[in-house]
Amino acid sequence: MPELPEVEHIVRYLRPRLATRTITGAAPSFPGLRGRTIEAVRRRAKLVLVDLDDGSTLAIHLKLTGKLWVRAEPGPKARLALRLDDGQALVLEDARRLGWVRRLDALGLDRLLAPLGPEPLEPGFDLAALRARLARRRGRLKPLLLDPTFVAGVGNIYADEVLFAARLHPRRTSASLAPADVARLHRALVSTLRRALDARTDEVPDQERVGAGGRGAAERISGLKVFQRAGRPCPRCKTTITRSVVQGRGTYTCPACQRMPAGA
DNA sequence: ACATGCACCTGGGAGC
DNA sequence: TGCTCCCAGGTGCATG
Repeated sequence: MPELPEVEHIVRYLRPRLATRTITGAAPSFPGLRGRTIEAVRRRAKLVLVDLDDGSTLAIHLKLTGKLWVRAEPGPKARLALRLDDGQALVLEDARRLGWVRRLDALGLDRLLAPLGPEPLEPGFDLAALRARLARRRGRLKPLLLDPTFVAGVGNIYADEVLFAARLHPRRTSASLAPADVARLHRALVSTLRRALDARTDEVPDQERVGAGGRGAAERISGLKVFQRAGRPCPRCKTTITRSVVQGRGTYTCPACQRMPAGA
């Protein structure tokens, strides 16, 4: 479960279930955790950060298919289970096994987080901040949005949704943007992620709604306008949404709303 | 500096 | 049913 809104939602689900709990064991064994008390659960970019009472932090990256649960029984798919003092367990499942968990001291955590770009939903990420970052980079918009050092938390789904909301073609370059384009991009980034996060108000994270069928993300995340909707009408103008490949990633656009200006 | 392609892994769906 | 192929929400690195 990966992008900013989903990871944030998982963190909100975990926080009351993990805070003040003491870890009583780990399977498979994980050095140094027994007896540690969990002080805080937070998010940076797509990382879940679990702060422990000795100043160390468990950093968890779910990558493409990682899921985190708190429940009584780890179950057969568990990659890692941390036993808690209330009888529950923090369980990591990860079908593709690309995710990871690291225990880091303060310095190691700093080194992990230092390269990351700004949090798009934090107040500091205003129009001027985006303008300044765009001015320092060349490149096409979609790869920029997907670059965790450019902006934190945006992945393949929301990159496409943001660019659609901003009416910008994913291959537009940063240098080709007029001030009004940058303003629309900023508004789209904030509002798209905000709305996605606010839509997740139910107690149960998306990851629990399995069995929805269909292809991955699009079926489980409601409100998507273009992502994985090739062949269907644009919700704005009814033109057929198309799929292309940008940077090796499936990319969905409305060819009418997101035109490539001549010379861009 | 940027684009491209590949690496890490596995599973599910579509089509034959 | 059982193939085979394509696709998948992320990053990091190596190469042009």
